[in-house]
Amino acid sequence: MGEPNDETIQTTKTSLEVVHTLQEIGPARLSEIADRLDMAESTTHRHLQTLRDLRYVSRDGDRYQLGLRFTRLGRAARTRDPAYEMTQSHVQELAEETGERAQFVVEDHGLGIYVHVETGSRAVRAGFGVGRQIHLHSSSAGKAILANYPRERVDEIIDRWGLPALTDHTITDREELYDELEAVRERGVAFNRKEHVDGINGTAVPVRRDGDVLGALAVAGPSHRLTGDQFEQEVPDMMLAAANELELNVTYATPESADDHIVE
Amino acid sequence: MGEPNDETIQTTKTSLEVVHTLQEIGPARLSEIADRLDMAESTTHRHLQTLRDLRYVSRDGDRYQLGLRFTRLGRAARTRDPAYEMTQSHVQELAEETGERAQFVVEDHGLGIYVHVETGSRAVRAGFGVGRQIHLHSSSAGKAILANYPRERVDEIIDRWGLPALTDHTITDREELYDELEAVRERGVAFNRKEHVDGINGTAVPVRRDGDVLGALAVAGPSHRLTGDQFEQEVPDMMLAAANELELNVTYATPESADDHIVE
DNA sequence: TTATGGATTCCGTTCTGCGGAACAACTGTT
DNA sequence: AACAGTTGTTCCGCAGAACGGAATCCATAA
Repeated sequence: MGEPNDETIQTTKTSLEVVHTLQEIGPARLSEIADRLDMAESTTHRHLQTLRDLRYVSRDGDRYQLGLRFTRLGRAARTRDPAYEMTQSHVQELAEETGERAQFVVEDHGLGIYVHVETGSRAVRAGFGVGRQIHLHSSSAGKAILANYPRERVDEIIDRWGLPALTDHTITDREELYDELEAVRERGVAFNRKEHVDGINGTAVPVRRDGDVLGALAVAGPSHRLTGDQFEQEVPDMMLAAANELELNVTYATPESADDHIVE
Repeated sequence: MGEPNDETIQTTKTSLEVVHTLQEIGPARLSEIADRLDMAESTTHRHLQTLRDLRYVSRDGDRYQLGLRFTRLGRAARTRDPAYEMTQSHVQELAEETGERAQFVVEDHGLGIYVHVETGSRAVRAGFGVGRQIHLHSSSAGKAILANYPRERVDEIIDRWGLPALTDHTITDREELYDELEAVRERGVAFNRKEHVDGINGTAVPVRRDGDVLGALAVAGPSHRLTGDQFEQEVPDMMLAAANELELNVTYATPESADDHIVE
């Protein structure tokens, strides 16, 4: 199945399709999964057995569900770079200082992923938790990151993910985005004015290590609170200070890896 | 490869072997991974391409590493049951009240997995983070869970994972463990006296929903602090109160699932 | 009991994932 | 500059493995 030169394994993809199905619909029965993926039940069964054998799927009565082993892998991914962990305290501080939601976002495969999320006292509870994947063009963090990438890489990402309009304010034009990124580069700070979610503004600054961008610190909150001078000066200043300190930590860090391998 | 009636898929296992390798040794080059798994480079390459295509692996220069997409799956697993999320605040409270490390542990495939971990003010920093997998026989949480399982299930778990001695105090005898579990059942509280890690004690209580065990709340700390009456009365009482409240929440919960599906 | 819906096992065929070898892209060396 | 040397990528023929369909098993219900 597939083009002549498909250097990729179908079976693995299928297995992960099964995992994705479980992720999307939660605990499900075999036939439900088979239906959804349009696969023979015998095949689905085999995939589920395999995943179960590996502890990536478990059963709850007659339902299959995600295995908790993924938690371990998720943490491993989130700590794959020791620098990520150093950002946590800064995110926490930003959340406290601003009272809003603060995040640390990293780019992977052209998407932004929330590696740390902390909510300040006034922050709205929302489902934007750790692991969430977002488009880069519509978020402050994403723009802070893209602004530090060479044009060609930005193009690759746009080609892959497009510029979908998430709200009426989302930038959907390539040229317009280039201009915006240019502005971010000059300012050193990226803004998001209801471009990602209606009624939510955001500010972000890049975090650099050696030459290149490690990720971005971001603060987000209701547009009626994050506005005016506070939005354009005070919060950005806090964030620049945080990013600065962070960059020092990260660049001259003692990479003391406190790994733990017990039962795998 | 494999027994005559092996109802499981080799290719998928191999792909996940690659993932595990990355998890263990961090960013690595192709040849390193191929060597370690004793696979042809072409094969390894194909697996890595596939995983990369799925965003479960990414490259950092000439190294391969875990993709951040696992973070999302990890979170999905950790929140697969809405009840897990309700435990978080209780874990937090226990950590604050006791000053020690508090956890919520769930059994999956015969192992205990830390679903929530919070550290109190006095708690020792250690690498026992979320996602950590532990043997059930040597931890307070594990014993609290096993005590509520039928004998045959306990046997299955022992058969699969054995009773390895993690310290000099670990229970390694099957009969002795049965007795201990009996005591836990009567008391309603499980103790761990340096059985898992030298110098660390723990207390745990089961959390039930309807008939069966959802998981266990546990508190752990240095054995010189967690001792005497405080260890055997005060902390257990706090935990029983917490578990009780929790069980009410969990049993009569409003399962308002605030899921988010954006870019997958 | 039979019927029904689902999960599991069996089996023959096909196709796909496999390793080896050839090729390409770098790096540093003489 | 030509060169080994090293690592990553692509090609290719074949063995073996994953596939779907059918048969079987296992509940629960009628």
